[in-house]
Amino acid sequence: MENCSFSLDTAFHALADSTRRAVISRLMKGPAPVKELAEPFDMGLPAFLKHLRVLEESGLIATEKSGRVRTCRIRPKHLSEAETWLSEQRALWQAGADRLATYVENQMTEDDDE
Amino acid sequence: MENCSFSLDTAFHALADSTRRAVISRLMKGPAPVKELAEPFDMGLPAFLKHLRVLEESGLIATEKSGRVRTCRIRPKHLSEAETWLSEQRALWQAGADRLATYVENQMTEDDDE
DNA sequence: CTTATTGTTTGCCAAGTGGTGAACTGAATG
DNA sequence: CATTCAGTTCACCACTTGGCAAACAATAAG
Repeated sequence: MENCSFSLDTAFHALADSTRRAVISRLMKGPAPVKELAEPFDMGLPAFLKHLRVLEESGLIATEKSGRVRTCRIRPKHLSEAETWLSEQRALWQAGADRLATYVENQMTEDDDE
Repeated sequence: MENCSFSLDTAFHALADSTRRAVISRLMKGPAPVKELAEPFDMGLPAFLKHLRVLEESGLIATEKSGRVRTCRIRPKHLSEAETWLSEQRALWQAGADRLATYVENQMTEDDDE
């Protein structure tokens, strides 16, 4: 069970940073070593490794070291769990929208203006 | 334009807390005043108001005060923007999955075990 | 007017985050 | 063996977060 350490808290926290989201986007195109991942960013290796650690502990990525290079890859299953929470909430809202159609429509047009 | 202060950073950060996610869930069922929202949680009003402020600054909710009660409501459009980012990433991954079908399938089964 | 209700502000604190530079480990490479 | 290369660890720092208690509005109810 300690392997199943996935939580929405850590997943959303991991996504709440543009550096980490960029790493996710990059890894979507395929695995990569740490140095290649770190190159686009204007920060030292220690700082970047902290971001990688946050991503790994959130379960969104996995890493494996072979020789002197650590290769990182995405874990799409855990990313989709965060997506699932959001879409469930939207479904909940849509259910309520049927009940309160008129009211909610007013809120939405108000949102358009803001 | 200063009203259009939506960013994925603040949105995901707002979602990275179970109290705030519970508030979102509650508001999906309809607007509510602060006191009713705060009741389920074991924390003082000041602490809870900080959570509300995070949610409001993230654009996920809006609040309005009339008389002595502040009413909170959801802003579904901004919630769906976070969902959009996630589903776009998944789409990106699926595009790559076609190219690297065999490799990625190995990673997925490995994910099943972990 | 008096009092209870509903926020709101202020000051404070412990813990966490995001970065730095410097020193170090361990695997290639010449 | 000596050197570079990729990553890691460590100590440190400024800043933010998430909670508290207490004092302070401002409105509603009696």
